[in-house]
Amino acid sequence: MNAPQKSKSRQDYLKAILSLDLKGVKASTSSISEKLNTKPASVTGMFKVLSDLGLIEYKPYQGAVLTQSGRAEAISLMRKHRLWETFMVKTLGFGWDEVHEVAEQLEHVESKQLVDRLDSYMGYPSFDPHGDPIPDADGNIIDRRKLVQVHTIKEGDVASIQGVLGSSDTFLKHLGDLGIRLGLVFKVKKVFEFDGNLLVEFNNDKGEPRKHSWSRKLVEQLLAEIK
Amino acid sequence: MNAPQKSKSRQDYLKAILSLDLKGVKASTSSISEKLNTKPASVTGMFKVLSDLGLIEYKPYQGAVLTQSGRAEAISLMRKHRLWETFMVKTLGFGWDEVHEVAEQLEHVESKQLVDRLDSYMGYPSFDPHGDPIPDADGNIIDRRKLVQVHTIKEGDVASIQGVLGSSDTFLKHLGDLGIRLGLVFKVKKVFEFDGNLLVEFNNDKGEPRKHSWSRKLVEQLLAEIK
DNA sequence: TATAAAAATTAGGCGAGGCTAAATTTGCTT
DNA sequence: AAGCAAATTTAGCCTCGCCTAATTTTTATA
Repeated sequence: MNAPQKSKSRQDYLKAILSLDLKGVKASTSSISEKLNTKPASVTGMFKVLSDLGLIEYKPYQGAVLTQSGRAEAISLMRKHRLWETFMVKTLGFGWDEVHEVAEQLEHVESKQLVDRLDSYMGYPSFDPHGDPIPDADGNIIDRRKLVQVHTIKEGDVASIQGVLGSSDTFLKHLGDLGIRLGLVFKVKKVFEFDGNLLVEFNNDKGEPRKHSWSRKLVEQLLAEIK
Repeated sequence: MNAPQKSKSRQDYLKAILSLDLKGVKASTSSISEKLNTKPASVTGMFKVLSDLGLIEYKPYQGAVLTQSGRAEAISLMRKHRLWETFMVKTLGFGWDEVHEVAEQLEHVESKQLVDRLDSYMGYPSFDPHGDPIPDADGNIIDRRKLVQVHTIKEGDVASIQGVLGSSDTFLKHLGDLGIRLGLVFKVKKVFEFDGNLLVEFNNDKGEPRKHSWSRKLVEQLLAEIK
């Protein structure tokens, strides 16, 4: 029938293109090759295939842009990825630094029914364990939050952690070590001009207020909503 | 690293070999090719690969037998398959005729942790929705039931359905239509010599006893435990 | 605006895992 | 025991996605 369709490889390309697209960037051969750990020549080859399948617009030397159907498929993959991550963390008790790789595999399982039921079983969560919005079954991404990178927050402001930009295990593990988790409410006590570090205050597990220093490099990767 | 290892294809072969092995049959080229919808020539090729990887014993014209490590991997796949099926039916509410294909995909997800947690989340079920035993995390298959095919049951005996031999969707759907499900307790009222049909009695959903006729073809595929 | 550097594409191959057709081995039947 | 049919293997080819090397196009800089 319509056999020559989804393949793990093709799907990985679509996802990579979407992730740039969401940043408003057109996907270049090299940027995709970097994301997927392949060589640029391979990307050119796959761009042609995806273009022939009507999943992307591609003109040589011009990068790739998702078509309607390419975008729909990529969003469906993103939905599956985020739902599986949520399932592993919320239902099965994994840490948020342990789930990315496995979700990467699970998202390739073909069964709309399965993810839809998983979604329903978990009560239709809006955000995944990293604070990223979960597209609904129709592919709509709803996110009314106004998030800012934490290094842009002014002294005296109170905010809550709502997401992270990095997704490496080491980064996530580091956050765990510092007691930083989704929803954490904190106050910026001082911004140091010298190195961009932030002095922040938040309650520890026992509810006692404690001061901490967050590095510039760290806060650039943290997203928060100002109260 | 240990790169040239698991691949969906190789795993499918191991599983197919195990399923014959469990019936005490040595896997022949043609029997495997039939199970996997490939050609015998392809099976010969893969047998060589699996043999080189130490997953099977293979001598030309002699069929394949799993080695220790091949068997361990196949059992791990079977465990994953059955746990995922159980999860879909018990936790997500799918019908037992809807889960095979998807489990076929899920079983290839590499994460021992994931299936072990799933197992624990469901309370370590012993049998899957088709009545097949679920291997434990160490690969032990424990099944103390003494199951018989229903057509061997004598008139007057009471038994309970504990498993099915077929796994096609149409077969399972048919069982659903007849009100046959795992655990169903029934009594054999009469065995007709002429065509091998069975007249059986069991309670319907309202607890009222009802008589039904089961065809020979049907009861050959049903496994039960005599009370 | 000429030119060098960077980015992308083309050309030619490779390995995995299929397939077909032809050759070989096994095993049944007489 | 011979011979034939069925099963299996071998040989050679194909597609998918990847790779390297060589070439072409774009871009940035002098």
